[in-house]
Amino acid sequence: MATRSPEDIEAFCRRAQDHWSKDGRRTQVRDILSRVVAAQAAPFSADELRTQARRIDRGISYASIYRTLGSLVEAGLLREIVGPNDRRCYTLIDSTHTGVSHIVCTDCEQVVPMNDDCLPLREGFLARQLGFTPRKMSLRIEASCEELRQHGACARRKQKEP
Amino acid sequence: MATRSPEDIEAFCRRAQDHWSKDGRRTQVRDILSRVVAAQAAPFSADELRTQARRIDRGISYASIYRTLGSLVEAGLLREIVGPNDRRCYTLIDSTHTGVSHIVCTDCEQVVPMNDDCLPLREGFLARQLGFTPRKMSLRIEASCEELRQHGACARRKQKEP
DNA sequence: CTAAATGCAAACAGTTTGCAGCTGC
DNA sequence: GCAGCTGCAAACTGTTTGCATTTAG
Repeated sequence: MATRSPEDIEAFCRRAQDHWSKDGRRTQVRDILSRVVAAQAAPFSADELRTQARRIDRGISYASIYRTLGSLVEAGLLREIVGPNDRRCYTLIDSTHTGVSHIVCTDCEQVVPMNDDCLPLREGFLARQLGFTPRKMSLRIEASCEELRQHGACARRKQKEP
Repeated sequence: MATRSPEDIEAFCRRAQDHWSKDGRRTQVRDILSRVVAAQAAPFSADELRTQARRIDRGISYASIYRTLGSLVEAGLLREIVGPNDRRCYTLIDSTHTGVSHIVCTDCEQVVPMNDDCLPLREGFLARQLGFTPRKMSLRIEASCEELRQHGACARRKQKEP
């Protein structure tokens, strides 16, 4: 699985910490969550974040997970999307990924972000013509895996963490 | 509020009944639900459907609502979308409306379908390039209402049913 | 010192399900 | 008659909340 570069992780972490320094407080829990979130190479669920964060601090609760995720979404650092089985997932909003589109594979339960920079422009324009000011945008493509269909297996299938 | 033409309602009803004649059974409950669904001028929630259906038959249950909605979605007669406050809504798939995009207004809690026929083509093509076969597609634009901002009121605000 | 953040457990909302009885064919 | 549908109530899942306690600044 692809990993994020140390620089990207570092940069994202700092953005999150900045956000909290301004708007609230920098705490241990938030620092841990920043680090874990910043390192995610793929879209992740609240549950996955909790599991990974608990490897660092066993006591981190769902309450903090959800409150933190909400805060990062509001701050524009994360995008909330609808993943496999209609479960919520989160993707980083980053220099390396700004797209609003993603593919949800029903075969391998994987979420694959897409880049399509002109989509928001085009659709945003249409929305404005209808008298709206667009705030968030998200294109979800539910799809099946061609690789799986042809070869009976798919390299993208997400592994369960040990 | 706009209403659907009797012909459109009739046509949609028949499609639903056809579906059930082939794949299952035509029942009283399903006929009522077909009629109510077919008449919806705007995207609707499971709850709204239930309320309206209960005006015809007081006994209709959530179980039937959800099972019926699921069946209609699977049959390609309805599209499931994420509406205001992340609640699920349903829109008809019809000769009068085939688009995959919709605006969710955070001010008036209204869902406005958009037509953008080339979006599925364009994005479907991109998805295929990545090795996926697209099955469903849905663009959600969360937006605020310009009319409300400027005039302090919005004609689109959904009225509570009596 | 004080306001903000946390963990816990309980509450919550929307949806799904198991089962006994009813209904269409 | 019998498979398939229905309503009911209970179960379920992911998320939110109230509150007593801890912690950052």
